[in-house]
Amino acid sequence: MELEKSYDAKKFEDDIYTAWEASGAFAPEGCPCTDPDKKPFTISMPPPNATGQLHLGHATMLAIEDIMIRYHRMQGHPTLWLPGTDHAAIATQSMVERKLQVEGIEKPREELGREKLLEEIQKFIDISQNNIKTQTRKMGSSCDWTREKYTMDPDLANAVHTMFQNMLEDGLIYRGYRSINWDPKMQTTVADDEVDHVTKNATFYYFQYGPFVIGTARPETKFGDKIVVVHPDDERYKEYHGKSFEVEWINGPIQCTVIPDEVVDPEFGTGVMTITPAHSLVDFELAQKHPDKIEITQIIDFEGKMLPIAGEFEGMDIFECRKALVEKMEKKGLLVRIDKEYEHQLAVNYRGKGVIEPQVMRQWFIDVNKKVIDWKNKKQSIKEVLQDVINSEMIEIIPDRFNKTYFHWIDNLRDWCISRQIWWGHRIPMWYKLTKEQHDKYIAYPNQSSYLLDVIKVEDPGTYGLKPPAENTDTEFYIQDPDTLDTWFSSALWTFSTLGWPNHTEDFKKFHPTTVMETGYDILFFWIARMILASTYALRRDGLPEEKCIPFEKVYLHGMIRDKDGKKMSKARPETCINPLEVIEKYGTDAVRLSLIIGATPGNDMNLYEEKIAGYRNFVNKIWNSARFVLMNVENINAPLDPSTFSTADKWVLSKTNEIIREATKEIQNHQFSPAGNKIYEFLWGTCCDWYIEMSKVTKNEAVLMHVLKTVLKLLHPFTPYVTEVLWGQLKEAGCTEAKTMLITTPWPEANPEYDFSDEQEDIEKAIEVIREIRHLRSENKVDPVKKIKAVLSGGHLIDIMREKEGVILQMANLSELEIHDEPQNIEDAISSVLHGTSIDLPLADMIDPEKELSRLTKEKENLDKFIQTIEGKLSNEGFVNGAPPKVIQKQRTNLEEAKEKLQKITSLLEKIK
RNA sequence: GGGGGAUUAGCUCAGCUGGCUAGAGCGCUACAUUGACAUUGUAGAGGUCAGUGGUUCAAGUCCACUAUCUCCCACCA
Repeated sequence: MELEKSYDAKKFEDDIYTAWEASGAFAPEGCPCTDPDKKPFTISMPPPNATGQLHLGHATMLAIEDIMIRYHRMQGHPTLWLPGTDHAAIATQSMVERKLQVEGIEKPREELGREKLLEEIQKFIDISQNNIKTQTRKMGSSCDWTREKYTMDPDLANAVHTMFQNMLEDGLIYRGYRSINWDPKMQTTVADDEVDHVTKNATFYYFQYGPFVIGTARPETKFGDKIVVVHPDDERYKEYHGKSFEVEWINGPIQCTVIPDEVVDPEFGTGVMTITPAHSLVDFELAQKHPDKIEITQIIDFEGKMLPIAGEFEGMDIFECRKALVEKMEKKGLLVRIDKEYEHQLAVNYRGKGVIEPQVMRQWFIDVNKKVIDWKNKKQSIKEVLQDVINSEMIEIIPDRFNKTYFHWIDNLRDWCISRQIWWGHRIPMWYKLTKEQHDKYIAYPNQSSYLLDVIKVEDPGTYGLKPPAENTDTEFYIQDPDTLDTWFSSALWTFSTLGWPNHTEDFKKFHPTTVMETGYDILFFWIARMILASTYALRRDGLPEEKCIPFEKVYLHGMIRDKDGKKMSKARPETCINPLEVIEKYGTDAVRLSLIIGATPGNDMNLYEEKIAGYRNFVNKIWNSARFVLMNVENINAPLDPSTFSTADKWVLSKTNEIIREATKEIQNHQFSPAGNKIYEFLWGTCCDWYIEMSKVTKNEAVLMHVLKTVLKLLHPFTPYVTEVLWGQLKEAGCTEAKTMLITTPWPEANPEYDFSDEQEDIEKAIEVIREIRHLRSENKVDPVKKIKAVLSGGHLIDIMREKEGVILQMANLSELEIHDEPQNIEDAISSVLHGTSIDLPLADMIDPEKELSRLTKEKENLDKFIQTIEGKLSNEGFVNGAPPKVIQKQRTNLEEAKEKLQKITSLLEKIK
């Protein structure tokens, strides 16, 4: 039975995946090599968007997590990797709205209404959700699909409602005001990260305001400005602090008050500002700081029109109003000057480019400062608990520099606004009582959003419930809050809601806290911190001990994948954009996985380009062919390892195999996947293929070949699951008893100390150097590579091993004859070199170019002289001899000895030539 | 403005807690070809480890400053 000459990934991958899944190996209870007494290893898969396309970020996440999962599964831990998808509220709704717009429905919300739009979204999700799941499988992800979850599943919705109710009862959730980004054009709120800042030239106006001159780019918001703010240390205005007096303003005199605050930059403009908290985030925050002094008055309505406070300007849009107002101020003599060269950042909605009008609206919040969590014997706030879990090392972040970022974020953490003015998502389970009049007005608006509650002046604080608290009557109507919860609210519960919470199910008890949370560093704040928040609060409330309340023990953050030039891959430049599915098709999943793992450092970005993937495809093929060689050359596939048959080379490779098992295990354990992969790569390609297999062509030990092959397949399996599983199947077909069970559930290899042969290891390594040196001398002297020549080795302690490996040396250095002498020989007309005390002479009388030999040897002598000088310098340095560890000193001594010996021989060679 | 990260061979990057005549892959040069593999093999060229100073017996590795490039957060009435 013979394998194809090269590995064709496409032929095998889908079948292998199906076989894995069907075998039940993905589930913790379905894996035969599991040891139930070992600590479970759990990863909650960060749920991709249900409407998403697999991109390189997902691919990286899946590759890293699958390595950890497969490794621990093979280690015998009960292993659970729980997959799922996220409803991604804003992204999904806007995606569907855009799609509908393309289909001719210009204002989907207004034209379709809530119910119909949600239906459309659901239809879309139904079709697209399978997409991402199929693609996740393509990456070879060994996750437990029987436990798959979706953030909109009924049981997860139940978790969301339970959480909301608990927090409401504990007074953590409250309804309050907040300055949000409002797009009057699209009638929607815009999240901070969906706001684009466009640099624009604007006109900057200076007005006389009592004794001050104030500057503004937005005069139309200034009608209600009664508060003047100056910097507390600004000498120019110190006399006015706290004063209140009347000034002439746009529509007549108003009463103004001066308050000092550090937010004012004395260098900017005139160092004086008046504030408009209703239409500026900064001003709003200032108002929050001085709630007794500053009132919030809306000037512009939700459609961008002036409200009655503007007097004669009422009903104008902002640009009309600005023009008219400036004219009026000029007439009144209050316009001081105009600066047309003012450059500022204009906030626009990145969808639709509508200019953002900050508005103050009622929203639902989570209080992060209220001390309600019973944590480590005292009541602590969310903020304090978030700090404690990292400070007390209950959760470890890898790499740890992100601790700093995390703390910085918490220090500036404000109450979390959890309501969103969109329809797709978990609807806020609060009900308000409306009068008939209010209700009539409310239902007249097609685009239902919470701002309407303010428009129709609903004062009812709302009551919690999944159903209306009472039946509607002729005069009383109940409506549910039209908004939905922030997607991160449900995602925050992901690690425990997917395990059955609020019920403490068997799975929950067994697999929570999860072991590792692996994700990109870009969502550290959005998600990681919020999971910690939700988990610690909810589970502590359930009465679990603190250490059981964290969502995960470790956070592993990977970097972003960038293109060859280190730029973000963007759809704008498709040539740099790598679609994981396309490259999987082209190079195979294993190659793609390796290219995402090797060369990546935790938390650091990595550049990816197709040549790199092609390189790993070559490696995968090398794996294939090394196995092919073994299968073609082994007759008794189950031959047991028999120490009495071990040659020095066998001992060397067994020793090296132990070494790679130890190193790979250590690196994976330390989450160093790149070095782990690299070392196995080097072991397979270098040690196994370049040397041991080559040596096996002279004399072979079948049992050792099989041992090495099986071990390396196991070590590679977490990295390249497909090709290794295919080959394992070939071993099985060839009758290998160990390969009876699939590789995915085969125990991880362990180093066997009986096969540690450090002396032999060193000997063979030196023999390798000798072969290299002969090859080097040949090629330096332009000896025809095909020509077999004679070599003489003499002197030194390597002689015995040389004799043993004579056949190998003859073959690998392409020699016709090898003479080996215990004592140094005097060979005339030869190209010569010295290695570890052994002289290497190639008698090539007719081919020698004495001048070239001379310059080569002279150069080598110079190098040696310099080297010896450095070491002698070190060794004669008292500080070094006293301070350095003995091992280091010993190494220098040996180096010196060898170098001196070599120098001596080279010198005599040189003299001979002269 | 605040905080990260990066700066090592032509390119992409390793080099963990200081002990290195500084490594890998790709690319380049020369050579080899039906025997596991051209998705290959062999040999080679190529680096004052961004700069300056400091700590140390010893610095690519630690510290300080400088320069350039990047990312995140906060953004100015």
